[in-house]
Amino acid sequence: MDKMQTLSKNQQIIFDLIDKSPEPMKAYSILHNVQKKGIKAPLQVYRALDKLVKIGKIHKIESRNAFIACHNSSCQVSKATAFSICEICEKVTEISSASLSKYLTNFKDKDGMKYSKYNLEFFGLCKKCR
Amino acid sequence: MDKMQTLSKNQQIIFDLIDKSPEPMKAYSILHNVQKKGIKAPLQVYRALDKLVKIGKIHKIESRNAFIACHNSSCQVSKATAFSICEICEKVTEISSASLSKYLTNFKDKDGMKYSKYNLEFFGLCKKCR
DNA sequence: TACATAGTGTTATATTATAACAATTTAAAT
DNA sequence: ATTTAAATTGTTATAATATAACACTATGTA
Repeated sequence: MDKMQTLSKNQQIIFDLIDKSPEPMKAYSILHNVQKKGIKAPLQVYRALDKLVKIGKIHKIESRNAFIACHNSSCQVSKATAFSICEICEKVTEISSASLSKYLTNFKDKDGMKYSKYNLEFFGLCKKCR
Repeated sequence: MDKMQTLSKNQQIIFDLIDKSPEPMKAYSILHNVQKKGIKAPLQVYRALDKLVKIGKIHKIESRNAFIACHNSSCQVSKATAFSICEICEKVTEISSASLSKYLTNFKDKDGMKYSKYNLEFFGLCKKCR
């Protein structure tokens, strides 16, 4: 069930970069960092990002247009994500709370609509910035 | 406490447009629609949008780069927002669930961090599209 | 009145993201 | 092994989203 996904060359280069980064990376910053490895065009970056997001290896922080590696072994696929974002230093942390994900996965709105995916972004001040 | 905010001319024009729209509006679509009213430049739109978001009259749907009017009388300020988004027709609805907002407002992560704001986007299929 | 704050108008530019096309690689199925 | 489909790549051009910088005007309030 833990179907290991083999990454293509560009995907691997870009994943490695994001994975090593202590903070979310933006697409054009990624581009600058991989130009020495032969990835020259924005589209090459965006295509790899799309795929990596699709298979859950990275997540997009929508409010920041930036990408971080998934460190939550339980999300093979990126369908239930939660992050905390510090409004001063911009540090982003993926939240893995079983109770939170359970609550949101089971959430039904008043029409009884259930959702297949969600993305939650919390904002506040991190320990260091408080 | 319900301090009525007076909108400036541009803010009012742009709010009225978004408020009448049945769907979230994008910045440049707003721009096209208000050019006849004398708003000619993107920056004029973005400045009004920023302010309207800040005072909670509209919300930004981050995953769509689009804006909708707030129809939730309890959010004077845009600090706790939740939306459902149909992945087919792109219909967006603001969720106002007391239990959801209570749960999220009180949520503490494992470091005990509390958050001052959050934004939640649910994805799925709406009634019509199912 | 004077002062600070918020808003406006404008030009230019930065940032983020996709379209369209041709070629190549990979995986799988015969 | 050969064919075929799907995924990936490389490339140029361009679309879509958003902000910087500057000068000026309106508004609220002390």
